Amino acid sequence: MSPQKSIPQHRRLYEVLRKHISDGVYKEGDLLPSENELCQLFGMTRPTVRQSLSTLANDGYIRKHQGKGSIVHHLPREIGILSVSGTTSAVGDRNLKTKIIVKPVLMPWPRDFMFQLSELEKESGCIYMERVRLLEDVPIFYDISYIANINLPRITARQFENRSLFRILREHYRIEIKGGDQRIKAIRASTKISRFLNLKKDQPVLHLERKMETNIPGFFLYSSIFCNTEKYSIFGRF
Amino acid sequence: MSPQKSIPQHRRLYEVLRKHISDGVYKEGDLLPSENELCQLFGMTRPTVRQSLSTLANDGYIRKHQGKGSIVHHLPREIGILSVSGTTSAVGDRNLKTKIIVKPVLMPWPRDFMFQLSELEKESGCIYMERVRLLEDVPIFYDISYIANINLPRITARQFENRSLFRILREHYRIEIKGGDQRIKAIRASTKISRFLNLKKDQPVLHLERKMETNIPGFFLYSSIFCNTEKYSIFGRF
DNA sequence: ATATTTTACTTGTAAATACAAGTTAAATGA
DNA sequence: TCATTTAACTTGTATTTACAAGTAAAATAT
Repeated sequence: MSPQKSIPQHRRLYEVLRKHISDGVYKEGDLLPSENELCQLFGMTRPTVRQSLSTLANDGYIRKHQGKGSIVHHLPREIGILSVSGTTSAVGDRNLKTKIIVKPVLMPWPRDFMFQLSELEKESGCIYMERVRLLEDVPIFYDISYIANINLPRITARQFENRSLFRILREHYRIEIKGGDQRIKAIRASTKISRFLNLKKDQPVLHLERKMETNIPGFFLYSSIFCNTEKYSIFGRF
Repeated sequence: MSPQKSIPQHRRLYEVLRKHISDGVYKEGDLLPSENELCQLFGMTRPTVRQSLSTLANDGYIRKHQGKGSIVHHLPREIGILSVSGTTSAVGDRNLKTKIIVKPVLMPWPRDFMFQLSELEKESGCIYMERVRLLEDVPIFYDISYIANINLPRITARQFENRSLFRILREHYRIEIKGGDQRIKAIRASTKISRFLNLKKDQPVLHLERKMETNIPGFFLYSSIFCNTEKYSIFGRF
């Protein structure tokens, strides 16, 4: 078995263009090279190039216009797999910190869990952790994660301080997030939540419940996220 | 010019499958016919069929699995272009009502509008309307819409009571929503909002600010939506 | 009986080709 | 000069062909 799975061509081009947009090589409003130009530049055929562009359009990086070309769309800043938009324009990566509240521990699932669990998940128990994410030293997210304890040796021992949970899962376990469902509510901050998010009690807080699907069938990630949306909003595309 | 624009084949198949899933012909967890079977059934080639399935997967109706097939994903109920999930399973279309608070009127844009406007939009003014949407006679959404007044003759005179705003735009003006951006916040209900949503003042309310893109370049729809998420959640896919 | 291999499916990737339809700017006409 | 037409782009749709890779069940060997 090859150590590095071969990457499809359309994926390769996707990553290149994605990076160029992120890095500002192509700025908002810019026209990307035409499909035929990309074919020449990268030695691919048009269907392959079109697949890359289609994925980019889907992910919101570009908008395609028949007869015109592919135009770079504005790019939101992302925290984890959430995007935020705030009043201050400088939401750079530098200003983002993660604080571990509860280190990953193995425990049984909570009774009345927010999503329905399979029998296999129930039996296995879950890895539980709590984190707070700060933007410019202001706590924005209080994130409670639940991961089914299926084939994840030594995960509780790993360091989560500076790495993204998803990067660890990808790099060490080859687990990729493919999509998911979420429920969004506005609630009052409980005493616990208000403490972590540095808010007064009963202030309105955004509550997200997420079930994330992975490339492994039957293996899901769950999180319950509380957001302080006083200064920043959750940003999304549809 | 033809009165009915010709519909691409991949779109036709998309609509058929989408309807079958919505109608329960294919239920959650079911395997869709294989790509080759669909080719035969609908007289298309595989790339065409694949484009339909790809769009369905993107919209969250199915999940594709290499070697297995396309599996029907569970389907949230939709209100307008938002999805809700509640404690009661029966969120049928019958239980959904729309109440007009302010009939469409032409007026200038509010100062400090939530999104940045182009010069053309500013000059044209906007069509303003307010609606409340009720689910099982409980007010769930208080929706304030802004539409740039560009080439929309007689729109203020039309009936919005029982029709979707988007259906009117599609059928009478050939305007389709292609996507958009949104910001989500949790706020306290103001007096006005609490009245329309039948809540106590200062209760937490979900606030969505949306900018919707259409098939017409430079023409956007805006809405500011306040949601009572006590009983129902906003449901989304990513 | 059990474990392994094979086989027949499924979707994924990729090429080469053709024409349709929308956009823009240059060429042409009055 | 100005309006119109044309031409040269762009992306959209669709066919055909070929093989790779993942899945599951049937066939085979132990």
